[in-house]
Amino acid sequence: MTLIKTEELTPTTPLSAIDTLQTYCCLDSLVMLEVFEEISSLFNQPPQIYSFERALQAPYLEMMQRGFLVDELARRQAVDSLRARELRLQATLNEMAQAACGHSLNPRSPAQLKDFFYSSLKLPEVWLSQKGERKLSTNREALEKLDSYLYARPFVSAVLGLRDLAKQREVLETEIDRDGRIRTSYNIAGTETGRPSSSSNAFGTGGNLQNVALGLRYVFVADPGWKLVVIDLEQVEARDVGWFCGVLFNDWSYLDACESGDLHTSVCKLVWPRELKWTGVPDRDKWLADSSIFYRDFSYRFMSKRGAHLSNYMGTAWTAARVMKMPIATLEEFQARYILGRAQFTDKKGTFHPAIVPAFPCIPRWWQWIAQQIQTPPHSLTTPFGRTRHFFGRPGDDTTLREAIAYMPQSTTADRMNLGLWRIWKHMPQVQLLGQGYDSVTFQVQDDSRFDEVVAEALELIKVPLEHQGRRYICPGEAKVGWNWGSMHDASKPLGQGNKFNPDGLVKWQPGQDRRQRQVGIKRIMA
DNA sequence: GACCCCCGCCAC
DNA sequence: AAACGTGGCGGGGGTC
Repeated sequence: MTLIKTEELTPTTPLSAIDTLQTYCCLDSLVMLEVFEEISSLFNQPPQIYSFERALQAPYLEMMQRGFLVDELARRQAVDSLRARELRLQATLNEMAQAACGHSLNPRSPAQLKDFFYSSLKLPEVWLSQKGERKLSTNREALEKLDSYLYARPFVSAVLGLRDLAKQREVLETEIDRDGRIRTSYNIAGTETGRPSSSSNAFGTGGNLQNVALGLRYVFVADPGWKLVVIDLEQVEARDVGWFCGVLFNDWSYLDACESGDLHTSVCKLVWPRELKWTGVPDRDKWLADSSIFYRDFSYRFMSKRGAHLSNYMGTAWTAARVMKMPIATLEEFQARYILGRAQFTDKKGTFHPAIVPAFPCIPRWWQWIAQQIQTPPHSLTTPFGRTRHFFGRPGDDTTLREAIAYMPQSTTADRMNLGLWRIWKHMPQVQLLGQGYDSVTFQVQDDSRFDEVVAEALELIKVPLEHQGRRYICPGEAKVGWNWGSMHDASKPLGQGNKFNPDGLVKWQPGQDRRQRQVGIKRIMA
């Protein structure tokens, strides 16, 4: 963002490369200084949120410098296995494609795929609307539609499989530094909401550590003598929505539901008070919600979990139905019971449908409040942490409203987690921070007799109490511990054989309960 | 060959 | 009519 071009300043002799870079650096810095001084003059002191972001530079720089140790052998084995599977599957696909259209097929080229499926195989085109535009697509959703044509099925399955394998391999092939550590670059002030973002670093190594697939995380490990801790905030965005409804309308029903044991079971009870035989025994009711079928093989609890999240953010029944692969009518029924309600009516067949009273009408009411905020000056929202965002989109547009609705809980979560992260950095020098995952933080602690004590202290530090008219709200954290970053039990997509169980992986922390020893020798990791 | 956009896909 | 938000990355395929 230089206002003056270097050429204009160039003296009679041209600048050397390094001088050019330094000149650019100076100019850019000075422009920023000018902007800073201008903005500073508007305030007596900088907004608190600005000072907070500056304070975050220390812990984030520390994480960026430290890096996260990678189990090089595990990584290479996974890459080799993936590559071998890719080669075999690609050979099969090529053979089939040769027979069908006379040439091989690149599963990562949408152009080739369109030509293949819609011209060579002459299948009906699948148009999907994405971001307001209808597009001829070859993404997973489109290919799954083509899967109903028998002769397309082997191609669909090979293409999806190859894309999946390639994606996993790419992540594992991300360049790490010579000391065997991956260093991501965090951008503290890079997003609209206050979330940090992560990307490859200034030296071109590392990558986004915040979107590593769960099944690949086991390659990231604790240093020798250390053990990993991941603390995440339990259902934080749902709780925040409940908090907003309480503060704005004195309606605490949703926060109460979040705080009364298992959120999704509580929601089930309120949405279907009579349909299931509730016992009042928490474990029994959770089991009931989980094992009773609402639609096909989807339980009532699953509906509460997936459907509720989408619905909270003003997702339509249409979208929820598409994502969850269910009929629209099923989601309409859910949303009516959950938040929207419905007047009585008689359908075409003459069947009478009684009125539905929604369980949480405060949520659409909260949307209304948001709409009003962004439609009237100053067209902004401010979170409980004092982060203000102006909405420059057309105030009446649904997209603007949806951004605004998502902003409140997302931003609140970001600041809550960052405050916890900062406190851990400030007050616990015995902790080494390794990563931030929006609603979670990962760090390592010496693997000795004081381990549990340290975890307990960190769990306390991430608690940020909010208060309103006598109501106190804290989002609790949950800790998982282990020596590698994968999950111990659910390694989900196992990479070939031998990875179905991950003994060094993360398990729920219970003080004094984890009697495991580290299985993978650290010599192997460092080799 | 550098650059850019599109596409598909991973996370929360 | 359009249809939940916030991000980053790599490959394909085009342009300059």
